[in-house]
Amino acid sequence: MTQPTEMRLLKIGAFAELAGTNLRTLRYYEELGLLVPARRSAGGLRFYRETDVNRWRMVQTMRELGLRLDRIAELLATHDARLSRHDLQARVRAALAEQDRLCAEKEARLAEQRRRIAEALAKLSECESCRHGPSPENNFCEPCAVDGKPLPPDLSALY
Amino acid sequence: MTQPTEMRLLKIGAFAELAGTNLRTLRYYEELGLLVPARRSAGGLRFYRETDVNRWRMVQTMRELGLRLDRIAELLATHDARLSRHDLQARVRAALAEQDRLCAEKEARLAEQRRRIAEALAKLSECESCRHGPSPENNFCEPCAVDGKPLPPDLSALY
DNA sequence: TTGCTCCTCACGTCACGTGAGGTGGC
DNA sequence: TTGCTCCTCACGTCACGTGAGGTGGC
Repeated sequence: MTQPTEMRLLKIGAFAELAGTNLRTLRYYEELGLLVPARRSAGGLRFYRETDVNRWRMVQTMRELGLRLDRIAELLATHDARLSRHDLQARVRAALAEQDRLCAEKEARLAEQRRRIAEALAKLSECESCRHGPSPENNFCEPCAVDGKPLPPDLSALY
Repeated sequence: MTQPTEMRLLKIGAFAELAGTNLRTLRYYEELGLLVPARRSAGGLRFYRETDVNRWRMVQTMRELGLRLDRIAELLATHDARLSRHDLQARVRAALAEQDRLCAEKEARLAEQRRRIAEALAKLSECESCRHGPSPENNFCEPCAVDGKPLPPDLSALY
């Protein structure tokens, strides 16, 4: 009985494959304290637990939410041995709540963006039977010569 | 009558304020052909149309979807004078459709992520009345000593 | 010993950030 | 003329990408 718990440890290559990333990024994240290997061998080899892939995925999710790595490191800094169990769980709860808030915000922005795209596509269909067309001479149909109104913004962006 | 259409032109500073960005980024986007000023003065000053802010916003939306600037430049390359009106409109339609597809994909991932966060928060509430707690000795509650199951991934990431 | 994987520099790239030093006046 | 804004380099930064040259063997 060398260790009280059995856990399979992966070298960096196997862990990178499991996580869908590469060695450089894992080494960089270790440097930032974002994702530290469970242990190192005497020769310097990094060893990761299989469950560390959960932390990897959370970092990626937070990056997709637009956070910088140093900010992510702050939010995920729940691994401080000086924390009481109560304080640790409060931090975990705060990190999860903040992430949910960011997800909800982004969901709202995406829904609004899809609404704008639909609006642009609808106007584009009208344009197809129009005798005008975007060109430098008519300020690229801005405003539209038919109804005199500004184009839907996402159509204006492409005309 | 100097110009057939009247349009208010903004110097880079005013346009940056309107767009909510800065001079450096606008100059960089011009360099990439992403957002080119409507004209330049003899002294080299850049002038933008107010409606160019629509293009700026579209670029930002696509960046938030995770696209690189060179890929965005490809998708927004609808401004080629050699294109027929029919081909131009087909390209615009394709660009809008692709963007909608990316939005829908991201929406689905966000919904899934919120589901995982809710799952983690639910388990966390159970943890609060548990006599165990995450520590190196129990592999950070992996697996959970109460039900013997792996932790919800987003809780595992923080324990 | 031979492969394969791992290690640590260290320079390159993308998308800007930030001055330095000088010019324009739609 | 004086301010204020604009201009073009050009070096710095963040989050990695990509070798170079050498070592480990959970």
